Amino acid sequence: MPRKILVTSALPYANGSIHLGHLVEYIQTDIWVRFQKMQGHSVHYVCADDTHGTPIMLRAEKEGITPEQLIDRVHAEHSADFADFLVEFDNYYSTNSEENRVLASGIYQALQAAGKIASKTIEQYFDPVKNMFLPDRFIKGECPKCHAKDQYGDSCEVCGATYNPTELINPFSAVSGAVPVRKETEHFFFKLSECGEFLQNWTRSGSLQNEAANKVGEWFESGLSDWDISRDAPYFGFEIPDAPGKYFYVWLDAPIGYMASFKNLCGKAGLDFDEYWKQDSTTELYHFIGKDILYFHALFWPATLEYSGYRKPTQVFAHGFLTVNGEKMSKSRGTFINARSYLEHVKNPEYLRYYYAAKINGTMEDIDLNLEDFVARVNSDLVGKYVNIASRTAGFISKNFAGKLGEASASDIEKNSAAKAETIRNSYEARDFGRALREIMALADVANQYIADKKPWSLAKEEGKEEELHIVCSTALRLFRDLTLYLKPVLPELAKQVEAFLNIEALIWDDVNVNLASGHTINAYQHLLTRVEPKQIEAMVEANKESLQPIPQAHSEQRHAQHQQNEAKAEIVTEEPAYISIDDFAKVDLRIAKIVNAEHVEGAEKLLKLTLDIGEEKPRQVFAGIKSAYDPATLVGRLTVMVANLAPRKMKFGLSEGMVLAASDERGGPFILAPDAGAQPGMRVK
RNA sequence: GGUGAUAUAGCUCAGUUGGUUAGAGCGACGGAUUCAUAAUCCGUAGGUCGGUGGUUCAAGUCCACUUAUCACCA
Repeated sequence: MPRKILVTSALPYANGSIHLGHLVEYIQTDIWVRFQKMQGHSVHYVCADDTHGTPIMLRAEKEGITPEQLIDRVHAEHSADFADFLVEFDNYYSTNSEENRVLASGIYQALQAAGKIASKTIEQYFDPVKNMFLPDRFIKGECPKCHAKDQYGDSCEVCGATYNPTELINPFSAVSGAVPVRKETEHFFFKLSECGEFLQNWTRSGSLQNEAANKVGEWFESGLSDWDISRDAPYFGFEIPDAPGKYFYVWLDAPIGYMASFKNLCGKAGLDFDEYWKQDSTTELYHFIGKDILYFHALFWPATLEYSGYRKPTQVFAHGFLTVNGEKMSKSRGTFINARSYLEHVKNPEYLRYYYAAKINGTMEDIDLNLEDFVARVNSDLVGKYVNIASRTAGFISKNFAGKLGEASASDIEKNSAAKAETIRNSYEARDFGRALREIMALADVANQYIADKKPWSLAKEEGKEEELHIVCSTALRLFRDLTLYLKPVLPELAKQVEAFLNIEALIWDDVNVNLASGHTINAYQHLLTRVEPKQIEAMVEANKESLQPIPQAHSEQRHAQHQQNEAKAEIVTEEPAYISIDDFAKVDLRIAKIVNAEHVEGAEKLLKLTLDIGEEKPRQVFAGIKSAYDPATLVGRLTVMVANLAPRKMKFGLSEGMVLAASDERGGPFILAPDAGAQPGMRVK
């Protein structure tokens, strides 16, 4: 029975061009969707531009156009890029749509009715010149740690420190340059903290890859806080119902954009929206995402759906990042390559699709685009092995047999090829495209070996060998047909050309069971693929090199997400003077502690669990990162110094009720402190 | 600082629950072949499976420590 499947890729932000990193996801999803369609399932693949938020608003302003004009232009660019990479959406829509506004408002109201919306007054930096609240990324200043100038409000690009915007020295607005002021404002929160039980169950129900579930587990450990879902005007987005001047935070309506895009498709294609989104839907829903936005899709999104009365995703598939030549994409090295630039230089999108597919394995591991390997692999696999099979045998069929195929081979070679269909199918289904392609290329090797073994060029010269020649070449082409079928999700355009060459209907998966008939007429072979020249790659890299001052990269969505999530509980940090007073020091309660027990912590790489006696009724449990320097057995019985009034901290392995002091720097360490003889457990250090 | 991921031949990667001399493709080298836009076939070389220690009759595979890279958190 055909499955009913709805698939999404993450929505690209309408603020920039599609680059090779983005394409990993769209190509991965597209391959999977095409594969499922070839199986005969009913599959809908939807996506949209993510169009809201402060960056879009400001960018449009800078360009002197309206946000609507900006997102229209970007929508056209994105659509063209995807189409040219053969990413075939059933609908590519926009989050700035009426469907999305209605759905987002409805979901918000449902959450409100379910008691999941709270309002709190928070304090944020405010630009008094622009009259707007400033997201972290739009506040700049001096890094509190290394004092680098001109750093963003959430982290320092020079020393890597992360902090709150309130910690910046001499902060200024990146929008107007004005000194921001603190200002109170009311925000709405989605009470994620109340969704823990539901989410724990959901994330463990097989909806996530194991590694993703582990990651999410870490987030549970640190506790879920409520999610700030509102922003103040001016903001490009949807105004919240019954809350003038308050807008939905872009990440609230972005995933709802999946629904909106599908709703829009339903209108065009006569599909039943509710069948796919109602609470007890039996259809399948899959989201392909990058690991950077796992937080949204594994926590916020299912919770939002659950408490607003919709179905949850069947599975969320997270993939890793793209590196180029083993490193992060870099504008100065020319490896930050736009989709359009690739098309201009390399031209054929299927090379990239093939190379990505060869690397994609269904896990969250990063994948590397090694440009030299790219050239070698594409040329040898696709041109040298696969296409060559047709190229070296089709001529005989045309010349000697008027394009008509002969009888099937008496050997098992065709059967063996078809027998691999199930293995390959399973690999595709599991998104382990690399495995699928290894299997397929092994079959291409078999075909080439077969041809070398039968030597059709010799048969062609011998009297009375016509029939054998006919069988050999026909067999090779039947194998070629199978390979084309197996490769079709990855190479749809090439497959189309092959279908024309072989004079057959569009291939579907079940065709593996039906061989090309004896007597079937094929068309004359025309060259299908040219080799990639290393020069093309060099030119592309050269064209993408940016000698200008590198534009600071937007911080990862992950950090952004985490950070905004923390905003609600961010305490106001007071200015810290260079010296502390004796009173400040007195706040630290240092005590002589006797290590009564020390042991390894299962699962911890650097921690030891210490039991410390400081003269209290119950000894303290403290986790210390000193495993690398100390064997627990040698610690037991020793005296050391601990901070006794450090706020207890819940760690993955249990509660840590203080900390032991230890010295270290690049010369070595850690070295724990030890008092002179005579000190007793519990003595105060001052 | 914490957590996690990764580390296997020059390159890109497989190695299922620990089990015989560690595999593939590409590249290199040597042959063969000439149907194929120099593609193909056969063969050879190349690895202390990041390092150290341990468990085991047996470890790339399990454990501890350690190094490097990346990510997330603090």
